[in-house]
Amino acid sequence: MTEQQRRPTLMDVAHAAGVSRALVSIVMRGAPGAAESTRQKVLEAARELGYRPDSRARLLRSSRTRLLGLSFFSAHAFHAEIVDAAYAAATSRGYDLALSAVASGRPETLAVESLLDFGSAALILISPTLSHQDLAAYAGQVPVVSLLRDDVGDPVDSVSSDDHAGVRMAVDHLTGLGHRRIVHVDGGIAVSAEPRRAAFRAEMDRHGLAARIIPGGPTEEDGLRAARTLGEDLPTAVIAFNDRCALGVIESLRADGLKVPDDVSVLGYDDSQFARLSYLQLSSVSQDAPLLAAAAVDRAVDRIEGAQTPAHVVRTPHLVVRKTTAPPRAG
Amino acid sequence: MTEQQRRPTLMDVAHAAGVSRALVSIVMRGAPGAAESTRQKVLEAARELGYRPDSRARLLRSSRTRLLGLSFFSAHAFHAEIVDAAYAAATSRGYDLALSAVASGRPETLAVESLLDFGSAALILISPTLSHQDLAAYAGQVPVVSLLRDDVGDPVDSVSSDDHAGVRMAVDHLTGLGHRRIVHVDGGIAVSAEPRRAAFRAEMDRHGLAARIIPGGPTEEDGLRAARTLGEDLPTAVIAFNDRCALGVIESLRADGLKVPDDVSVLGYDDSQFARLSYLQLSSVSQDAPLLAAAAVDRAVDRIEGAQTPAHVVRTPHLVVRKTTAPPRAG
DNA sequence: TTGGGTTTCTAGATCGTTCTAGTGGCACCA
DNA sequence: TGGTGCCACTAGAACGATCTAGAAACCCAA
Repeated sequence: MTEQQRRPTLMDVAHAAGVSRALVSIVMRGAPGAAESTRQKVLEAARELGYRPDSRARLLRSSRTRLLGLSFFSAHAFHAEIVDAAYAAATSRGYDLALSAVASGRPETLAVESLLDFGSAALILISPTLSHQDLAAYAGQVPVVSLLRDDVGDPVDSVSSDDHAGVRMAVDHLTGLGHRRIVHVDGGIAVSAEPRRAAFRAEMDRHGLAARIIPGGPTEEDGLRAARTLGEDLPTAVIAFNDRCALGVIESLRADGLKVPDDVSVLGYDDSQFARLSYLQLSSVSQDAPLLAAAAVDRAVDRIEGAQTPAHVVRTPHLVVRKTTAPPRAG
Repeated sequence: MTEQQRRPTLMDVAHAAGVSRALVSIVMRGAPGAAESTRQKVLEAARELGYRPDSRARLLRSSRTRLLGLSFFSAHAFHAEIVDAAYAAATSRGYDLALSAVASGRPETLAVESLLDFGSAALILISPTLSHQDLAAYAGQVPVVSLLRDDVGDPVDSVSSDDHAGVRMAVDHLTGLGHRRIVHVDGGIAVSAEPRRAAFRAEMDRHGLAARIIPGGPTEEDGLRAARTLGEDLPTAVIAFNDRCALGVIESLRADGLKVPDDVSVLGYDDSQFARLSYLQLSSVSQDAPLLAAAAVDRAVDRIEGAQTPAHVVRTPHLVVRKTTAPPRAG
């Protein structure tokens, strides 16, 4: 089969229905100005021919594109959850989503350029690693919304979660349970690792406790490696940079014959899908990624549709206590 | 800031460089037919104005789009690895990639339509769940390549892995170690669950062993639930539908105080990123997803550039033995 | 019947490119 | 001198839609 037939155009539909191109255009985009009877006739003809409007031509003419560009990291499973939520939010506001992944041989600039090439009316970047300068340059062309990173300079919007509040909740939760020797396995150079590190220091200080921080990273291996360096001086609780890192920590402890949470409590960050897995039941700070995604989409659409000044939305995270945190072993 | 300045066009560059639009076009796409001196002059002017070709207009005019549409499941972490590889393959053949995810409220048809709207010259669908009829309909419009599913009807290409061979390797590996009581936790209604189930039955038969199959699924929870039903009659080895399912099985066994691989060997499928995690070290059947992705891209490009008849590429998987399979406990 | 208002429909310009069919200039050679 | 071929360049028509301005059809009151 596979007849490489030329795909039908407005012209063809118009001809088949015996009306002008303009009228078909009116009908196809549901604009007012067509009699109900002809509207039906046109739709019928379109369906018959298998007509599908050419979005390139459509976009070219009417520069309002109703298209949001979203960049994400293919290696970051957590980002997939956000993509999911963003789709829902975008369609509910009548926009389509163009996706572009930051992958191994594909730097973020390339991903963003590609989104621009598709004619995105605005960009939503998840945890962007770009410089303020780069971000500003893009913001000069279209509205840019940074998701999960707030340190992005003036001209770009941001929708993020209050890292300090999140870490405070984590520390309060653990100290509330009676922990005093708490370690933070940090995120290394990952986005938002620095604010969480600082918040941990401040919060431990506030409680009059020593803030011990171990270099980590965003992956299981990072958590694993970090936990191995704990050595003799075992804490009673660990706050990991994120859930994957927490999992690495847990596995390392397990390998040493330690029980979580009996011997050591472990707290994650992100409340990602797998934190909820029944065998893990990881306590975690939830940033409510789906809500953040929706907020980012809203912000982007608002900017497209007129809002002038960039805004910086910060949401307060909340704690989800599951089975990996408990009071420290008595004694 | 955010000056919503009109973005410069060919016209502007032409005017600035004192040449015609057509010549600028020639220079911008690196076509022959421009003197080196003017070429430099034009490039200079373009750079100065911050000119960026409008891909919509460009695509509209030259219907060769150099764009591949790729659909994937946002919930399937494994698909992200394929996306990654597909990017590399696509760029190496000079094509760009349009991504579209199948997400919670977003059925596969919607994802595919959206790719078509972007003007994809061909579609690559990862583990498509569409009917033969739907697939054929799309294949009538553009070349369609199914990745990781081969039962897709005549008019669409497929690039997949030989499931029977994979399962044979798995069974041979385990029987070779001395296992005789082997269970398959299947994939339920997931794509390619059926062929693997059938292959397991056939291969166990060939070895003169009883093929015990337990209903499972593609997620950790499925594996967990399935493993719980093993009850008293414990096998010495389990072949899981995929790696995530295998992880669920392992965790369930662990929870019962059993050791992997000492008490029970567990084999995964996919050799996904996390199978390689140092604390897991999951033995797994590798489909070489990156290679498959590259093959799919190649196939799609070949079809776009002239190949007429659809092909069905089948690659042979290979076994990656790590630490979750071992000889059965003596006795 | 006329006239004004509304609704329905159409012709033609337009978006920013690429492509086709030239034009003009220069060098070479008979 | 003039023909031929080549190179650099250009004018203008596409591509397939939307948009603007205005024509045609219709309705109803005067």
